[in-house]
Amino acid sequence: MDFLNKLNPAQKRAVTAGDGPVLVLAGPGSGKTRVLTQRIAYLIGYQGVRPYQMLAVTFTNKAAREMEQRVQNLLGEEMTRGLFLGTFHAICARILRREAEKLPVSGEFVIFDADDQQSVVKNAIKELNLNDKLYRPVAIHAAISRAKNELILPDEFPVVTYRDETVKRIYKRYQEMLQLSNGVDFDDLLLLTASLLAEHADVREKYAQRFRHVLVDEFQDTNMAQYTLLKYLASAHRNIFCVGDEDQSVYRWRGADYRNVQRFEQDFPGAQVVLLEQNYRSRQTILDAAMSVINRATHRRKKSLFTERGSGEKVTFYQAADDYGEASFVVDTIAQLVASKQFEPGECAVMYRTNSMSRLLEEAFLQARLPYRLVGAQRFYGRREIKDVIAYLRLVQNPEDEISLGRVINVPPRGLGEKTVQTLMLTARTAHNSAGQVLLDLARGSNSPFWQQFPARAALPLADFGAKLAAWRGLLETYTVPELFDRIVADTGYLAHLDDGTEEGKERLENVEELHRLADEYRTRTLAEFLENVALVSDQDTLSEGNVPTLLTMHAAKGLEFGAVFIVGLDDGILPHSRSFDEPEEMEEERRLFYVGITRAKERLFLVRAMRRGGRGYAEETDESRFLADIPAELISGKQRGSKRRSSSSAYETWKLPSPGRPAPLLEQKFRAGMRVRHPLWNEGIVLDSRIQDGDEIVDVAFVSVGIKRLSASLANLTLLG
DNA sequence: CTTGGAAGTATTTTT
DNA sequence: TACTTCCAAG
Repeated sequence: MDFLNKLNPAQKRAVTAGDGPVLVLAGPGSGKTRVLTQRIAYLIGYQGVRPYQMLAVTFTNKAAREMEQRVQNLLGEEMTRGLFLGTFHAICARILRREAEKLPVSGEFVIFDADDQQSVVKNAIKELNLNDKLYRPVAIHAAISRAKNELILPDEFPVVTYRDETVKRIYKRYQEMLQLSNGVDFDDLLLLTASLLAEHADVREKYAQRFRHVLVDEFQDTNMAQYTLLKYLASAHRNIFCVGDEDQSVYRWRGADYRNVQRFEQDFPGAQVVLLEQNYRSRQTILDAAMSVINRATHRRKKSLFTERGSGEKVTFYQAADDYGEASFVVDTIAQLVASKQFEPGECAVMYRTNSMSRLLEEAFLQARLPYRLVGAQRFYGRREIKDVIAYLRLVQNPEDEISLGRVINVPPRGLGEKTVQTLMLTARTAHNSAGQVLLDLARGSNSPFWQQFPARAALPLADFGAKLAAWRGLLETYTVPELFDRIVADTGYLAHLDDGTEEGKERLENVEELHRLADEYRTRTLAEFLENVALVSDQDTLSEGNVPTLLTMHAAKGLEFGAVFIVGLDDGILPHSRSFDEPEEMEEERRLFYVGITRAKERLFLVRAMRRGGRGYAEETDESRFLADIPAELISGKQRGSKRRSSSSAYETWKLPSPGRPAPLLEQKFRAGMRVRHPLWNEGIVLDSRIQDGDEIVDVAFVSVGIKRLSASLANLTLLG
């Protein structure tokens, strides 16, 4: 175990810190994961701490997996068995299932994701006879979620206006409905665990005693609930080791509060603070650009990042005529970087502010016939067909789940419309029972006391569906997850329902197949385990490897690094997003997000924007992101900056030239077919074709050394021969 | 009850 | 533009 030798002094101080609270402020690329994993290894290997006496929390499953892997690499699987390592949500779910008898729900509770939460809010609004135009489900959900993250229960919901009063009522009803469905939402996982530890001294003591060491990753992203939780868990031993970076706090909208970093030193007096400032990732130029952006932020402890990796190349700024040009610039440049062997495809990443921006990029990649990997976006688990099948499985596991019931009761259509569902719910309420139980009882046909409540036309399919559900539940003990999966799909004719002959239908079928493969992995485990995994694992985590460029949001990019990074959409209103304009705190967060994006780059950074961008149907003129002005000109190369093409394009022209048509040439063509040229890397070649495209000249050249290449004149540095 | 088309509306980031 | 919701006809 000689791993300690490879650390720099600051890292070593953090890893080998004695007992007591420790706060590690880790700049980007400073080896934060390394410190965290080696700390675990150090405690086990040198301090004799048992793995099961340690709790390590992360925010994403990916981070958790990576950490687990790296600890195992250091110590071997044997030595790490029993380590409590996972995301906040997963760990809370584990604790809650174990302590279920102290909760308002049973140990079989299902976990409601954001979509489910939305449905519950909708139903609650409907049940309370409120106008959903006035009380938008999204907004109400956000308010409830915010309250929960701040540990505010319905009864304590602060009321100032009449609207607050109504939101409070919805929140209350929402919570009742969750309980009725034996469900727990994402926020409840944290909230319920925190209140469990607050209210039951014995439980708190049990866990606080058990975890002699608590380690936290991405500490700046904790919200009130998570922070409180940590305080409870560390209350006995006070051995809490937090790693974070205020400058990379980008989850404010989810309740994260970077001020927890500052609070930590107050709440844990005498905490050791270690600053990690040496960067092992980026070239100095990139770091300088990053610092010029982040140094404008207020409320932060100033750090000076440095690297020993040399200055590297300047940052490239490119201003495309429109968003199509932006996308093709990215694709062309990546093709060139790869062709010139500067980077592997997999070392390149394209980052954007919003998922919707991936579309044009995808099209450009597709058109160029280049493979790519898209992270996030249309979430696998968010797809209709996936949610349907999972709803069936959830219903089998927990018939009380009214959200899932409502989802699949008429999918595929079996003649059970809105009216029938209403009656079913009402019948259930009057009988002080859940809709699921009523449905199961209806399987007895006319023997059921509920039978007369429904007209024959509805009662029959209800009884049929109830019988099916009862049958599936009967199989729960003997069938494996994939077997049950098959049975449900067969009994409902779900596949035939999806297969409508269209391309889309085929895709949906494939998705169901994919889900089946996942279910297959749970052959030896329970349905409950499968469902929990499905609820808590997002597809941000499903990494399909392959040496291809990655497309992802800057949020999703946090914690990752790439040789060459393209940040697109550097327009005002997109990178600071227009929704943040009037909130200084949110503007700061936009700035931090940009900082996160920049600091992902190891070697090359490309900042890209479009002067016109397709808004609603027609293109709109854009302004340069205000953050760009913060980067000193001497760090930037490529295009002239700040020169917005004010003149020409009148509204009329913009209208006449919808984006797909290539924009008018801005420069003169320098190369023609037949010319002989020299390239710094590939030497001599002959121009085959050249054209102006998106404010640059695109040249196809046949080189003696490497064959035909497509180049952009502004980047390739071609010289004319003869 | 279902289906299809029209009209209206909303656009961040995710465990 | 893309998605949802509303409405009328089958």
